[in-house]
Amino acid sequence: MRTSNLLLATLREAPADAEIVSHQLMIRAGMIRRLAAGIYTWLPLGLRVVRRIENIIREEMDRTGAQEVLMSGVQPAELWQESGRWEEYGPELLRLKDRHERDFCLGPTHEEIITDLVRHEVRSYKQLPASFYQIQTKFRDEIRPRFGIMRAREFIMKDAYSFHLTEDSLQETYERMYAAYSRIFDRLGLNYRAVEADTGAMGGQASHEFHVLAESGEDAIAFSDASDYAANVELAPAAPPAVDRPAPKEDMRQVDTPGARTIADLVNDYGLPVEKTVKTLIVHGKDGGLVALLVRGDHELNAVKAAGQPEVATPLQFVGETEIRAAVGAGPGSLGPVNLPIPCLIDQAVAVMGDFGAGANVDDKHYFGINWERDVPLPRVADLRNVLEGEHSPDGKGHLVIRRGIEVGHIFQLGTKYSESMKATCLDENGNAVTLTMGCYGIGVTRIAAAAIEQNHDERGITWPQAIAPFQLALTPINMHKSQRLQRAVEELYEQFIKAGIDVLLDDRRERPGVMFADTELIGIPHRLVFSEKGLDASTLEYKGRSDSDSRDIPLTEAVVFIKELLHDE
RNA sequence: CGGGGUGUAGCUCAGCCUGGUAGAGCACUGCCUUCGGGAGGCAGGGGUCGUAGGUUCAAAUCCUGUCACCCCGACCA
Repeated sequence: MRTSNLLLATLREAPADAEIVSHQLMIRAGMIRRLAAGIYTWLPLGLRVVRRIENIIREEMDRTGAQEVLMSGVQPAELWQESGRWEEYGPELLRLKDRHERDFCLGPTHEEIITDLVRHEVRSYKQLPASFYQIQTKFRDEIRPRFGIMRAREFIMKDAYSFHLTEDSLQETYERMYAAYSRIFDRLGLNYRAVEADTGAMGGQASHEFHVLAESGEDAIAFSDASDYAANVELAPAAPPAVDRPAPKEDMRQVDTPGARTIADLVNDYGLPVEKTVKTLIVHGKDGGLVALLVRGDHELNAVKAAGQPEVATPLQFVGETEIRAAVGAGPGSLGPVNLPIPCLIDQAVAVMGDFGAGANVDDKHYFGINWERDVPLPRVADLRNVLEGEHSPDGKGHLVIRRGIEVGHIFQLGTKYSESMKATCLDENGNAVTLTMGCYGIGVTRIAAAAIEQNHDERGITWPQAIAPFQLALTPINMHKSQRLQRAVEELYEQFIKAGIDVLLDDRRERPGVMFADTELIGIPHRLVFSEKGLDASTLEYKGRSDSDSRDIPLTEAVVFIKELLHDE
């Protein structure tokens, strides 16, 4: 490819609305342009990266024995009504009508469609197990699209589905997919972790997420420093407290705390140690009433764990101030377990607290020196909080480390959630109809491009891993328009690289060297060769890797072999 | 959806408070010079100031509505 024939839409400045580095660099490098909120056009350079990612995924999926299909982005409502998700899925499902007023949706995922296909086409246990995958555009009407392509409304996903007669068979395929995912992310050159995950709205039993580690990640993941335990913080159980509840030392007393509305106020203005404070959060209950959830002042409520409690409505919904006042008689800054007129659940760590402070359920008043049982009956105890760095790992081995991650893959053992509602059965060896067991396996293709940049960039731009760079090699001739000798040498070598199967970008613009260097570095081409008159005199080229600090001269005649070896090593 | 903010040239922004001929840098076009790290000069093209209404002799500027976008919270690849 020549730059004269490439829409090289690089920008010196990033648009003001691009918040994270991958979004800024994808815009600046001319990979994507925004069309509407969460909807993007892929320019030639960006699409090259997407295609490389897709090809690696395709190769590894094919190796698992999965068969590639292509399902429609537009899906009929009937199938979603059959699975029950037409009602369940909520506003994230973009619904539309055709000219006959028939209901359709833009597919956010394809369980219904693949299950419909399999129930019609797969009749015998002899055809099982079977896996199908596609690489295709999904649409999810996200409440808040964010970070460019990272959380877009329309995005490219690889989704795979497996069908089985038995749990054992599902388990086997699940493990094969797990291994394939690991190979994919290895080949992509990403620093990632597989973690145990919440099954969320998908339903089903086991589930793992694959996270690219990056500070900008929207998820927190916890892993042990001494074992292979790793889980999304949403899921990681907090180890039960190692200590028993201490005997009361203080009397309970009511204290005037005008203006104290936060834990920080109590600590700063009233000298209470933060681990002797309690946060009281009010959420909607399953029975339509309200429920109070108590966690220690320095702890954070875990929404997934909270929503998993039998008393609590799913999804977790916080209650507004007016409703709290109506039920409790005090505002959110003055709530606590003493004289609380609504049901209450407390975290394990709160259950072992003594002489603690909490709101008095009267505005601007708190109780200090509260002790369970003596002053308030002990409510039901549950694990309600997020684990913290340095705590004991739930598997008892080592301590937890917490990192941020970008979720790029998620695999589920679905079980019979869809096959049952959609009556996907198949005859076993004895001629009995058996409901199929399913697994599903997703990878966010376009999100990987953004995640890779989060992990691979410097002050000059993107530093792509070799496997997904839009080009492998940049040829940068200096003042080519001035020298026919230089032109001939450049053209000759360009042809040789193409013959050698190397993906090369020749910068044939009549630009100054600084401009060409800046562009090839911004778009992140891993290797660069500079041609100059001076070099030709010495029969050398100047080589520099994208992350090298210095360049070095290599003999002109060995250039192709030199680059081939470099690419081979990686 | 709730809370906060912003809409002026392709991009980054100034001008708005205190109403009076729409600006800068980058990008783009032409010519000249320059030519190993985002060059310089000259000349140019490009904006119904998001949009609708109101106040006023006069509105980018003040007022009201509306739309879009961004940021913070509950979801997900």
